[in-house]
Amino acid sequence: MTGTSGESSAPRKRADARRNEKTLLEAAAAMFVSSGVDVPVRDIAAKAGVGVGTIYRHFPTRADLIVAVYRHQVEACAEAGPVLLAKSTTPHAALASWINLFVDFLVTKHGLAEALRSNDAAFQTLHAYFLDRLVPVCADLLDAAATAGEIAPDMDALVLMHGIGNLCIGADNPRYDARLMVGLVIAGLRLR
Amino acid sequence: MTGTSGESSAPRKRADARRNEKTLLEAAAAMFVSSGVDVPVRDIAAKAGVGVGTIYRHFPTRADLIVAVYRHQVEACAEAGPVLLAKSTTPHAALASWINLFVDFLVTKHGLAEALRSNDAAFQTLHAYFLDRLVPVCADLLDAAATAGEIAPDMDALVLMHGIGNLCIGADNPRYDARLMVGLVIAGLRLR
DNA sequence: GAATATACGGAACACGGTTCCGCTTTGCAA
DNA sequence: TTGCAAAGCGGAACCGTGTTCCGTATATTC
Repeated sequence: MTGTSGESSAPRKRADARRNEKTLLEAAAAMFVSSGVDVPVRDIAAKAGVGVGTIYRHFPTRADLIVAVYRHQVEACAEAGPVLLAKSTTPHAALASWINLFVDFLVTKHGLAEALRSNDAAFQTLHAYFLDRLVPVCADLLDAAATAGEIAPDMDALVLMHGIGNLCIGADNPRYDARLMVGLVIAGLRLR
Repeated sequence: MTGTSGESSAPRKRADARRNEKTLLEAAAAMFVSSGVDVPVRDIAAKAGVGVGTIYRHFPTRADLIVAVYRHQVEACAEAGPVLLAKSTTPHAALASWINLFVDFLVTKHGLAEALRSNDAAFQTLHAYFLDRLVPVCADLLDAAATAGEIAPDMDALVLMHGIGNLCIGADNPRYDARLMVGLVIAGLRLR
């Protein structure tokens, strides 16, 4: 979308720039795991051995960096939608599996769900990317389940994804259980 | 709990201090409505016509101020639990009504749900107060519904409240619908 | 009316994101 | 190979926010 790592028509970046971008992605990924996605930018820069300015040149906002780090996993999740639909016994089962896939992804990334929800302008990109990529997939699953008469026909995919994301906030608190709550939502979706 | 406005055994504060506390609460309430609970402390101080130091003397953390402003409404919500249980046709209906009461409270306070969820140490007080006051009420409602065989007997009130709170985050986004999601949870709770 | 405890105001500090600009490195061309 | 413009880099500086601190002002007491 933003073409941060575009290799099609861009005038090709300088070698050191490409090297830095890679180093930065690796450092960010490592820091996200060890300290959550809200780790200070300065720390990522230090870990990568570059100045903060370099981060901002490659990734105009913190959200762009997060998107770049998790792009592969989001893609994988999006692509799993149709596959699950084909393989599952019922559309509702496929929907449930897919949502669980998404939840698994979210809860293992400390702070990602929070960041996703932040109304901070800087996270707009993050929000938009997740929604653009995943809402259509979810909508297809919902459609299939509705057509099969398993759920009500008027559930909005955006609302559902938004809510699921919300439920994953604070998932690292041992007294909370995001998966249980998501399970209730999935159950609540089903017509009785 | 903290006794911010305790009038029992404290040596009685100076008149100007009492006046300022009141002014501050009014200013904060007004600012929370117009700009959300995350309005800058300086703005509240300006609105009240006092220095920021004065805020911090009366309310050691931002969370204490929020608690003080909303204490009445939280109390009312807590007290509504037993009443609803007595008046409703079934415990599950009472639970549903009570949860909706809580959701109504939350979604009309811009940013309160977010603040509630912040893992920021300063909001610990806020989190603790809401949980201490409301989780027991919720637990009683869950118990009653479980006893009546309407829901599974192992639902944890803390998890449920936490999840409901999460679902209310971002409720002012017109494309989202917190009440709908909460409705799914309530439906999912019910045994079929 | 003076003494003293209490409270006040707001400058100063901590911290995190973001911007800016002088300096360095790269890549191309002569 | 060397020169030089463009691309990229580092990190100091800036901004907005929460929070602390302390010299000054005010209430209360005697």
